[in-house]
Amino acid sequence: MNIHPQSAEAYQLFHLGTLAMADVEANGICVDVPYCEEQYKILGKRIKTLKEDLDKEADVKRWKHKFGTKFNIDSDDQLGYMLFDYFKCNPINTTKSGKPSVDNETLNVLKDEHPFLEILINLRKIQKVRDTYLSLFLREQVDGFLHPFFDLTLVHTYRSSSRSPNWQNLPVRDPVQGKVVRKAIRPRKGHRLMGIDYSGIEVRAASWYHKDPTMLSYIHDKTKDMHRDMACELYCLSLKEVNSKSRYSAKNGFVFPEFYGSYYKQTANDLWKNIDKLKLVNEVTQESLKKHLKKKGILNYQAYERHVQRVEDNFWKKRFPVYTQWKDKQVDFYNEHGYVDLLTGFRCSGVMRKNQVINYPVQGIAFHCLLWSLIQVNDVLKREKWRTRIVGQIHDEMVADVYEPECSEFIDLVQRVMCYSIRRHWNWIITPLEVEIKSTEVDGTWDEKKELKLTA
DNA sequence: TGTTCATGG
DNA sequence: TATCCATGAACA
Repeated sequence: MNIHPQSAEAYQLFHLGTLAMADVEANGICVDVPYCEEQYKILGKRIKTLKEDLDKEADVKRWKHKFGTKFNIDSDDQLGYMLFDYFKCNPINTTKSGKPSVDNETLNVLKDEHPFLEILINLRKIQKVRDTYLSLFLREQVDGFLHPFFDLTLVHTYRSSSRSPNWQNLPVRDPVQGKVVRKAIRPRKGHRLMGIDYSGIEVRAASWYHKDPTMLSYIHDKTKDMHRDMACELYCLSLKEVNSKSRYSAKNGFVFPEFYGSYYKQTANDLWKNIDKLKLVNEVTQESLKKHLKKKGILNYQAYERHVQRVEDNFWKKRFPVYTQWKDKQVDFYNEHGYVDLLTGFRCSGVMRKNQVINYPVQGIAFHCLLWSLIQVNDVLKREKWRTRIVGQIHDEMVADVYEPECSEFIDLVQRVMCYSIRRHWNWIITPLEVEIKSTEVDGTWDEKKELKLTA
């Protein structure tokens, strides 16, 4: 990728950023090597057992018979042939090239008919942990330290990337996988590992471009909640009837996909797939949300899709019209000039799709907030000879290895820099910024980090 | 080497 | 003209 800073200040951000990331890389993260070796062996045994269990399944016996010596349980090609040509299952998803997919979602749907898929799902998860994460830790560690690279010059949006090992995609959504992998990661002796992340930074970053008044009021007014409001509309609920699960579905099944450029046919489909997991719980009832929607006259998927279409129309035309205008203006500008600029002074040019034109500048500056803060914090730690060090970064989160006696002063420092100094440096940041801090115990492991409640 | 899958923001 | 950005493993 070619870097196009359009100002000295943009150049300076990446120059100083590169130096700061070099410090972070040199610092390194403690990894528990004996633990990784032990887990590697344990998972190896479990993989062996699961493969033996698979051999006992009738479907797998037929698969083996079909492919003979070429049989390979890890071949998605063979699995696809068995499921869709041999067993005549209905495809659920298609791959980029149009073939029926054998991804996790497909396996989950087909596992009722073909129980061996349940074992295969399990096997894939364990193999992922062993062959991607533990094996990479063991390969890359030097004297019990990992030194992931953080590159600033590879990503088209002017974000960073990380490799060897990638420190930006350790499992966390699946608690079992997350636990096994993150137990390997520790602070230095007498330290805590801490993650300090910007809350909702991309939504805020977008608002600095489009300045939609409704969005700005969502960000400023803590009693307001966009995701909750969308859950109300999407599931025909009152404010009080929204719970954490329906809010989560609205956020990740509608709001974010819509921001990234998805549209109602896709979002309605995803929401509908998820709806059976949701319930309406209050004093009088504990019925499924699907039944609740039926009472409101939404009887089937077709009706739900029309409902989501109306919600989407309202979302972009009535709720956030200024945001919509900005998106159109942004695309017009690109079509005329062939580039778009970031608020931080970088330029994206070349062939871009509409969704990229809209998203690149937002994603870039969201990361630049973290990068600028990291540079400042790192400078203070070095200048004042702290024992606390920054050891990593995950797009909107700084990871630090914090010496216990420096803990409270460190928290003051990062809050001051991340929420306040940065707003004096970049006056186009027109909303408040907030951080969330999660920490391990002293000498604890990365899997057990918990939110630190701040008294400020 | 390209494709598909899985992991994260 | 329809979900943005990555890395890494395994297969063919």
